[in-house]
Amino acid sequence: MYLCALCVFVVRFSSGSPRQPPGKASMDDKYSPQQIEAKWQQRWREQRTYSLAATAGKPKFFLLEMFAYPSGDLHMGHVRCYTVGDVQARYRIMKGFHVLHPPGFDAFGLNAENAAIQRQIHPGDWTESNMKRMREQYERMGFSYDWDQLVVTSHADYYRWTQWLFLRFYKAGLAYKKKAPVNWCPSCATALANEQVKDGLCERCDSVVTKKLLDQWFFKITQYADRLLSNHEKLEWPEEIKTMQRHWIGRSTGVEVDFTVEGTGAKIPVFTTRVDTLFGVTYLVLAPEHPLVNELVAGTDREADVREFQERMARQSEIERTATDAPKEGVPLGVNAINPATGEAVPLLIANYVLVDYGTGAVMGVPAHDTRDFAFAKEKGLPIRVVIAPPSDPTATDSAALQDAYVDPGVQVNSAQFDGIPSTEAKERIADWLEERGTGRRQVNTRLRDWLISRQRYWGAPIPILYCDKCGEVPVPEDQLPVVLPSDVSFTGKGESPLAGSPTFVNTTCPTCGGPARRDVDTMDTFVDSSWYFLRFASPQDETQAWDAGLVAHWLPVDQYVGGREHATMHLIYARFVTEALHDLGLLPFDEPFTRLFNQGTVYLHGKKMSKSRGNVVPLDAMCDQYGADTARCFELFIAPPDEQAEWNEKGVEGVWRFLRRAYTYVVTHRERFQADWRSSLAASAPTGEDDQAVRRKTHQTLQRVTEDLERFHYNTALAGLMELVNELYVRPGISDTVLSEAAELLTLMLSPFAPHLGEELWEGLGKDGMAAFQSWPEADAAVAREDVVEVVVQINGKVREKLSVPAETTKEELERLAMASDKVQALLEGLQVKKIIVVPGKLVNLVVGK
RNA sequence: GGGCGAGUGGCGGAACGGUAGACGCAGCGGACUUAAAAUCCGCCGGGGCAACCUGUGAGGGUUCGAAUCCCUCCUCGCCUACCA
Repeated sequence: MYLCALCVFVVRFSSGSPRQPPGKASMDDKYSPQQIEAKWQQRWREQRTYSLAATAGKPKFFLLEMFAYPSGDLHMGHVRCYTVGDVQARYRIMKGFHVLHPPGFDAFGLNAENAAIQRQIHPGDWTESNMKRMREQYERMGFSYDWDQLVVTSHADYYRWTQWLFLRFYKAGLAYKKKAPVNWCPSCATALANEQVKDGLCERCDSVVTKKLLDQWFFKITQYADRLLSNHEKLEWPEEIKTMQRHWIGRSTGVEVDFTVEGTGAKIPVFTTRVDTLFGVTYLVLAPEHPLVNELVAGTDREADVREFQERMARQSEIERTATDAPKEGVPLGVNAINPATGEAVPLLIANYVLVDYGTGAVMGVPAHDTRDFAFAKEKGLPIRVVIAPPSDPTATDSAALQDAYVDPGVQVNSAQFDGIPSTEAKERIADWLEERGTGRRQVNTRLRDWLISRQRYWGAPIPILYCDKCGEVPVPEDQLPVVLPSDVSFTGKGESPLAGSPTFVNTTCPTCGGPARRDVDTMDTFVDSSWYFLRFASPQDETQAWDAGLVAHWLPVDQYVGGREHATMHLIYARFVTEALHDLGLLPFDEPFTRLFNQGTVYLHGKKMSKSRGNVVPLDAMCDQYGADTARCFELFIAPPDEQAEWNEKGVEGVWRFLRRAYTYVVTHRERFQADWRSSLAASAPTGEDDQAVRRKTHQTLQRVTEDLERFHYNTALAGLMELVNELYVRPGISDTVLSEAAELLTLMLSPFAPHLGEELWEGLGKDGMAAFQSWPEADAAVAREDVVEVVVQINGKVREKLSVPAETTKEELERLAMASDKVQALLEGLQVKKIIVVPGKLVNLVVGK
């Protein structure tokens, strides 16, 4: 399908006879983007046009797009983010800012390692060649990057500072180690990332993936939960993203209640947000991995059953076990727990639905007032006790009558001294009572867990920790960084962490005692690399420090960040946490990295997300070959608002292509009429001809509209406006040279951020000096843009019945008079009474009528 | 199961509570051409000869006025997974 369009176009393109107008060898009347774009790209490269220094001496503007994973060949779905960002960067330059718009690569990660395993090449080589390829493609698209500002996370001069950051967190107590389960493929004998587990099976060998407990490093992000929430206030971000983060952090307030084990008196703290239901607890459930479980069943006749259940759970993947539709399973421990409120003994069980790492890993079972507990109790034949009656029947206590759990607020029943109290109030009273007696305390819990950063992989930043028999866990001294990735590693996809197979890496000396030591063989999650890369752009080549404090203070925070919504709860939370923590460590003067955020939408083709693995892509090179980068850029921006998903329709490309060609042809064929001094001519005498006035009005209206649209990222309507202006120029052949000159110059400047090659070509064609890209963004003349005659509609009860053509400044009173004076209106009002008249000057008159 | 978005002509979309369908694609008509392509100009939601009627996923509501705001439901997309 796509290839057909290609063939048609190639045929069409080559069939035209290339003609050169005599004496004008520098500029062809025929729009040939390939030629124009190659010319300007070469010039930009040679002259280092977009170097950071080019706009120095002006107020700063840091525009950053979420950096790319170096996957190789790009398609149009990849570059939407960069196109959106580039237009904004170019607009900001023209608005008079010193713009930092740097390229970067998030170059560590699993794909490189997989490629290494499949093709037996080094992940670094694979990554480097992809980055080279992508740089060529970014240049082909005409992106205004300063490549001297490039940051690559896999280079030792970058990851050295990732390791430094780890050490700072370690020393501050923000990095700690504990045992945690990883996905483990017993056949490959390797740890797997969640995305390598498909339906509970290893994606490579289809073995059943199990859990294995390993020593892992964590960052204490939970310590920043409240800050992550409260700082939202100062971020100019889409509310949608803030909301998603709020839910992800999942702050909930409740009470931790101390249950005890019958007989031994051992404490089992239980977190609940519904302490008002405490009197209705009929059983208690622990996570299968709860530390108390083994102890409780050791030597009892329940031990075998419980062990069997635990092992079965361990074999299940997290997805499987926590799928909502998975059957609720559980086994009794044969031990009771004492409810501190009632003194009553209730059975203890373990069940699949209780998570060891949320709350306390123990949940009280209140079947009468929790849907999930209700289902579980029915299934297991556990008792149900009503403790909250609906307000409509405040003494109802019959549990047999319950069809389902009653989860709404109501009135306490069966709750001793709290009977008769509204449940919302009882929540507080019971919490107070527990706190007084020392058997419970108010508590805040978050859904957010600490960030597990250890990865059992090769292609990442090694964790700068070593283990000495004498000194134990020792951080690598900062002056010994980087801990460099070894090259003597084979990529088999089997065995523990790949680094463990490199003796030269593993074996080292302890910096404290000089004795033998072993390095940590894990690398850091790539999200650590991307949680501080924006800071590196302030001083990307600094070899002495992670960043230059003065330059970071100057450039950051990022003024405008551009990227996809899919990062709402991962990257955008991690980067905020790291920035907040660095601020608290005294290393940054600000505590939020991204002041403004814009989320571009995903590109779809044939109803599916454009992606290489699905095979539905429009390759960037093919687009540039056929239509040129300017058409590719403009079409990508024209098909939909940039923040919404966009369906790529190959036919529509033609329309954008025609528009750019019409703009080119118009300016080029009229360039002899161009007057460089049109401004003074206009100042001397304002044109009076109808075409002149119409074109001037349209030009300034377009400028107003395009400016506004650029400010709010409405690029699709900005381009529609430019199309209208070009259309207007074609149907107004009678304009004067002065008006034509103004229109041609302003059109060229307005086109420039969207179609930068065309912009420069026309700018040069008009005989102007310098680059279009560095001209000041023009100011619209509101007086010229104003319409002097407007159409005002007359509505009767909201229905349009008449249209009036009136001067724009016509007053309310006059509009009302004109509306009533219309014969048509009068006829329609026959026998009716006007009860109310609403007048919106310049827009409408609405007559509210009745009998 | 939860969260976040989105539903407008044949299609992509436009419309910061005020003439629904800008702009573009496709389609139709015309000019140019021996002819076709390209180009340029015009028409283009549905019904009706017309006046007019009707129309923004469905149903209610608020308002002088709703695609837009509120409630209920349906469909699709993305993110997430039993959070006590």
